[in-house]
Amino acid sequence: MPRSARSNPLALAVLVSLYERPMHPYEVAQTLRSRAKQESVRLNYGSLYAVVDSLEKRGFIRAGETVREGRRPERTVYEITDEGVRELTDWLTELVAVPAKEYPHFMVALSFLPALATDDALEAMRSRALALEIRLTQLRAALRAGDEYGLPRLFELEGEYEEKLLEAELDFVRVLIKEIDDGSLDGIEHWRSFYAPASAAMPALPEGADMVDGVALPEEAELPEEAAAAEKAAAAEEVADSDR
Amino acid sequence: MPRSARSNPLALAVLVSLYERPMHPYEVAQTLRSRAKQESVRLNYGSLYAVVDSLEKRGFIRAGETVREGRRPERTVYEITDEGVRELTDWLTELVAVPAKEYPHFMVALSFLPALATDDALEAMRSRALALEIRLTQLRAALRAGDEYGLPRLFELEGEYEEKLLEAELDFVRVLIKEIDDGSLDGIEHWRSFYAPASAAMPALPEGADMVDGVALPEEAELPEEAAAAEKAAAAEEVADSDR
DNA sequence: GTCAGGACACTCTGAATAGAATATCCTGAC
DNA sequence: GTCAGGATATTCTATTCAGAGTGTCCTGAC
Repeated sequence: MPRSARSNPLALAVLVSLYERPMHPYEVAQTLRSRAKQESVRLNYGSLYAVVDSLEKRGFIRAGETVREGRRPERTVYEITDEGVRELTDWLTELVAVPAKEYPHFMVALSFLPALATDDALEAMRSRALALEIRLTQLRAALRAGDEYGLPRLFELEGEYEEKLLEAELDFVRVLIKEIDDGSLDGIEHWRSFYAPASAAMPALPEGADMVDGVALPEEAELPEEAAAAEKAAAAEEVADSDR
Repeated sequence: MPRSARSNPLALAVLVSLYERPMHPYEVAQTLRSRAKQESVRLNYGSLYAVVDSLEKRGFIRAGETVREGRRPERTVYEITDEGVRELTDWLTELVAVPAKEYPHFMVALSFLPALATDDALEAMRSRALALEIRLTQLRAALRAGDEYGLPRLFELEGEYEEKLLEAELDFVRVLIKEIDDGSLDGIEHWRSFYAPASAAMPALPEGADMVDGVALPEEAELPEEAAAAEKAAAAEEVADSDR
């Protein structure tokens, strides 16, 4: 089987749509849009047709009649096969049961935050907090609107999940802002000393610092400690991590 | 400028590394690994060299000497340029300030959850809860290990952020499990009636149901309501969404 | 009557991966 | 002494995918 299996969630969306009834690809897109699924699945036509082809090649869907109305481009109607139904069930079950490793953009940002000047970081964090508040307000409005029109919560689970994630992130950002602002963040003196003046070149690490190897460093060592400790932490993680 | 600008976070990681000191690509990878950055940035060699080439083409980094040691493959050492430093700062600031739209896998799963039989969904959710607990335990152990080796919290922000997200998700999943289990989830009768027997074909929507257009539906309408209400919710969202 | 603009239904293209493959060197086991 | 296996450092290749492009039809404005 091609390594591509189960990479693009759009393929799952297609399977679910065709599970409901046969459709042509463009119609699948319409349906997904009408149910606001483009909020949870990246949807664009370039990928849609590629994904449909791949599903067909793998035998999960089958092309039925191709209809031509007037002289518009032909529409090929697809239907799901029995293997397709099985794939759908398996994939969805796996998606629910097994948390996947993800790489949120903000995690990357946090991970390199000390490369920014403290003040710039603080300002950017404040922008983020504001943006998150706005997004939360919009999302809650949308959820309330859904309720009022009688949409059962069962069909708004994605939205509620996003709400919880946003709330958690907003809390985190607010605490972080406060800790940077009042200087209570552990390690901040470190940060200030390196980046306070301007964003001049960063001082190079002492030669060989990242090769430290179990050697106890003097207390209050400058930077090398970062590398060493991170190494240990990574090692500790690896031990616990052997399953996933 | 190529559309590729700022797509792959690995490029940011490379910039930050070279901001510290000039290195050859493989060394960048080592450094990132030694600091456990592969937890927050997807790192693999195929992408690394592509990203380095692209950064060079765009003038953000410059190839220095190429050293050959023994008869091992040549190593090309790169250094960051002034524009590179600017790009690094801008990109990182944007990453912090502007929350990006993301598509977590679990959100996809939730969004198609009703396509699974209720019992299967419940079982899968329980697996997930367990996996999340394990992951949380590991993560907390790693964070504690970092602390004990003297790594300031400033350098563990990614980890703390992940912890908060995991906690939020676990809460959400636990509540959901309970609500499915005791039948208190709004809309669950709906779900049961469609998928309870087996995973037979889903009944087709009444013809034209997804074209309803402002027409008030009879109270307690069967399925059409889903489509209609979702449409409204989507519309409401769009109004509020006009900026992003 | 025609013309603009949007919906319809795809198709094309080039950049961007991810995973595997390559080739050398080093280390320790037997 | 040699041979397996891991580290070093990079290149290759088949997909995948996002964005933009294409051509047709329909509707309403003037």
